[in-house]
Amino acid sequence: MTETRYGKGEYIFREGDPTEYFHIVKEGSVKCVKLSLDGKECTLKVLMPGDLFCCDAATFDGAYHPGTAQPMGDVSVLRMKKEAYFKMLRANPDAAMEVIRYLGNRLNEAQEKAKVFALDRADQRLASLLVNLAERSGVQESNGLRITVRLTRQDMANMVGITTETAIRIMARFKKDRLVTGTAARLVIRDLPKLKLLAST
Amino acid sequence: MTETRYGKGEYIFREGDPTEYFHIVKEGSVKCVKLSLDGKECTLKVLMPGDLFCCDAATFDGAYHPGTAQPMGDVSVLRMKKEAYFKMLRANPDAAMEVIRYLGNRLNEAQEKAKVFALDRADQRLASLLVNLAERSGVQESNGLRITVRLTRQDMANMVGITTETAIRIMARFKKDRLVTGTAARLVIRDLPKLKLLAST
DNA sequence: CACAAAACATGACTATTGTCATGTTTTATT
DNA sequence: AATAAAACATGACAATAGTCATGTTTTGTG
Repeated sequence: MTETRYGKGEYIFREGDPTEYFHIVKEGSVKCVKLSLDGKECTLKVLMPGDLFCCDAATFDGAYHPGTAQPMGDVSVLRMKKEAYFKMLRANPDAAMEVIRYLGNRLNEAQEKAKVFALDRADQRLASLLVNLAERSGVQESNGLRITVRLTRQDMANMVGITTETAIRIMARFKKDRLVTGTAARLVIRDLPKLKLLAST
Repeated sequence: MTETRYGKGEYIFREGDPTEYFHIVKEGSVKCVKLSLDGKECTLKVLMPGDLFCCDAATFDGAYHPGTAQPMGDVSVLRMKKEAYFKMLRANPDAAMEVIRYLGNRLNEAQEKAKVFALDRADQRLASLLVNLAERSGVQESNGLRITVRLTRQDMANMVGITTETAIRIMARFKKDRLVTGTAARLVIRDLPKLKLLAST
């Protein structure tokens, strides 16, 4: 298990690269993205410390990465040769069962997301995203939950399949309604219950 | 491993049921659906013989089913108590690795679908669906590939997150353009290459 | 600090898809 | 074969989100 550091603008791996290593996030956040033919970006998931890179599940089944893993700021990643990792899993039923549980969980998550994409409006999708982020990476502050991951309106748009402009407009409305404050560097959720309500209406 | 048969109108399990069993499809097709609060349906996946029910991955991680499993026509399903299955996986590294591979594959599939939902128009999503179905369940016939699963326009709509009316309109256009023919009981893909092109444009 | 680049913002207009209403055709069941 | 139910179809209109253009503010960097 070796540790590698990556900075802004670098890639951990890119769509189409062979799946040589198994990865785990140690520090920082990593985003998994796919690109469409005309260059539009779709962010599948933001990985945080402890997450396996199975958002890019190709490591488990597939010779090539189906998406790109991109650091968000400075990150530190642990990695291990795929073969060694598989050998370890074979020898260690507890670890294998843990991976099965983890993958099951991630699959459920992906399908819940598919449901949101299929049925919800742009504002609801954005609200769902904010709720998720708040629960995964929010720290309590005087005026609400601050999101520790730096996310621009553009990033949010890519995560829920809308355009940057709509993300901006909806965030402006959320701000007016006192549900959130701030922008990328300092985004604060002020009314989590109302956002939850909106997400599930 | 016991075999159970289900017919139209029955449920194999429903959203919220405890996850007692691990399931595999033996014969027929099963659809995994989630419902929104206002009753709209979202079909996550159509399972075919050999598929594990990990579209409903709760069996692997979670005490309750996050979706409903519904037979499409007559089906036969194999099942095993969850505990026994987990015990078997622990004792059998090959089986465990196989499940890991399968889950990884399904996760990739789910994320590819998320990308399609995020970036593509209704007609492209429908085209993607038809391509997938053709490749998974199509049988060659004189005039094209026949889809062996019975799918109404409504079913298709639920699978790609559009309304029944738009599904009907788009299918009418596809028919006019000689990409497909027929309806639910006898749906034939006449021009797979063109559908593929449309799906990825 | 100055300056460039990125992020945020807003308006006008368009495209896409949903909604609702109504009617026809197909399929299944007695 | 008759009949009910489901599926398919279509029009008119509304709502939602995308596109493009342009301008302001914030952030990062030499």
